[in-house]
Amino acid sequence: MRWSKTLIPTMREVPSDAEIPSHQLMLRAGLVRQLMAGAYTYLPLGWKSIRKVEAIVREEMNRAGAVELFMPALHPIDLYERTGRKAAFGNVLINFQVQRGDRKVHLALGPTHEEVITDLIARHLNSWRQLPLCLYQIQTKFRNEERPRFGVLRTSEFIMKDAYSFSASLEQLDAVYQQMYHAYCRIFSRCGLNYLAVEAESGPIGGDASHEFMVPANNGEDSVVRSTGGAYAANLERAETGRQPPPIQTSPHATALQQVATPNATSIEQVSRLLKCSPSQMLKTLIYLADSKPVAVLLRGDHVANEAKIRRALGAGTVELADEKTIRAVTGAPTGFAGPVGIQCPIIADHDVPAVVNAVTGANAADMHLTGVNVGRDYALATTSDLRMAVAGDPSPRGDGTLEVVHGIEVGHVFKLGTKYSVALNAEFLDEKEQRHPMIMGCYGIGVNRIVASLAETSFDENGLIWPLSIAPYEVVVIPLNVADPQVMSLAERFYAELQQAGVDVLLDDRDARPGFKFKDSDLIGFPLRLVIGGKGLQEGLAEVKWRTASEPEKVPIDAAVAAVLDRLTARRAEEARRVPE
RNA sequence: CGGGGUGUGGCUCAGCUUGGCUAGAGCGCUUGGUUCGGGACCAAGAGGUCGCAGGUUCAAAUCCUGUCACCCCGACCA
Repeated sequence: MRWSKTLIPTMREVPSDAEIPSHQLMLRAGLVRQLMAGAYTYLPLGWKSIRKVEAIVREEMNRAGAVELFMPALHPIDLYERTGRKAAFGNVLINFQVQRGDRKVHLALGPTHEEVITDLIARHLNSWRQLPLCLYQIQTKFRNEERPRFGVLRTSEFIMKDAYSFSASLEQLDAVYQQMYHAYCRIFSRCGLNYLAVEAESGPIGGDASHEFMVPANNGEDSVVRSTGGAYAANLERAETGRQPPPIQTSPHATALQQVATPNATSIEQVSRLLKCSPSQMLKTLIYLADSKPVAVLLRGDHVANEAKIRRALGAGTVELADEKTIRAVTGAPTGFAGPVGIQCPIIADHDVPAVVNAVTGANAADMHLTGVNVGRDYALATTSDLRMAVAGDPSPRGDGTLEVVHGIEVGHVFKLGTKYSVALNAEFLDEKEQRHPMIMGCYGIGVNRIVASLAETSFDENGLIWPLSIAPYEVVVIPLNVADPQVMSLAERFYAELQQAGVDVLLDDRDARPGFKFKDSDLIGFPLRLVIGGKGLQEGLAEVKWRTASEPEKVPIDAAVAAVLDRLTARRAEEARRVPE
């Protein structure tokens, strides 16, 4: 492509609407333009990158045995009513009615395609002999984001690769899941992303049933923990801590139990300020309803409850914070003054609770707290559990060092769905014994444009973007320093043609602009390799080859220039390929 | 949906508090010339109903009311 024949609107100044690096750089480099909040146009350069990512995704999905198809973005609303997801999605589901003759048709723009594909499979597949099957598509999804943000990272319309597997057994599901997991690792590696596969909430099937692929980035919306040894990574909701149950015994330093007045001080923060103690010296007492029965959950004052852990520890189906009435019934006080001493319901406690000596807690009386509260003497615990969100510094559950918390951008998610949709939409098969079963499903998503955005978010320097060869908008830019010089230009044209013939994705900067201007643009966009022709070099019979990240160009003889470029590309491609797991 | 902020040529912004004359600057764009290895210089130009609507006033970018859009923080995110 010739620069003069395409559209690459670069900007020197930073648009005032863009705050995070990927947004600023993608705008400045001419990759995207905003149409409205949450909807972006991919300009020719941005689209080229997207297409390259798509090609990698297709190769790897096909390699893993998935088959591509293409489903509509327009869905009939009743599919979502049948699975209960019209209500579950709520406002996120973009839906509307259109007039067709004398009737109205209620449609939705697909936020994902579980319903559509399950309905399809329900109609066309019914024998165990046809399973397992894994289908995928690359398609635009629509979700009405309450608050679109972070440029192209969180939009109401986005490109997603979504795959769905249908299996006759859990073993079959496990096998497909592993194949997809592995394909994802290859995809993200090939795209040059630094990523983390983290354990995520497992949902209906339980166990090791869900992983998110996260790109660590300061502006990532999700928090994930990872162990310093690298053996453990999980999202924050899921993350276990490697803490051991402490001994439960009254400290020899226990002081007298005292009741103190704390009028209107109901929060940890208010009480700690009033009594001049740190939150970690306090015990937080949360009253939950576990399957409708009240339970007091004790945490150290500075910790945050993890409801999934609480639910699991109690073996409960549902867990929710109790209402005011329940709280009065078990504590005898309004919300904000609950404590373990004398409370009228069962108590469970986090591992860190017994270690708080002379704790400050609610007194189970209005406007009153207790100080000098100690386990064993003032309240009893049989055991402790892991009930809170992990924090930095917790021991790794794998025993390899401690946990750290990092932000991440979710670029992929693999998930064992189970039979939720196959049951709701009658996707059943007949086994060898003529028994009818719902198919066991898995779903596997990749945010295609998030791959490009997270690369931009994490790979740049003060001059602009830095791409891997694999998904750079162009691999090579050829820059003639002076387009008015026939000798320079004819050489540039020759290189351009020869590189194209060699299969290189090359852009010829044929603009009549000053060299510095072209160099700045080239660095901003971040073409991996630059070939410069003209000036003093040309008089000496030399051209210049420079990697985007190199500080100085290499001079090569004119006649060897194309070969030099090809050699470097070959070497770099091999280097990138080496980072991809087999 | 709660809180905060911003809307002035394509981009970045000044002007608004304290109403007043023809609405400015830099960058970009057009034309001509000089230049030509890291976002050149000179000259001449084009381009703005100051987000929109209403109101106050002799007079509104500026004050008031409403409205729309965008950005940020939070809530939400199969």
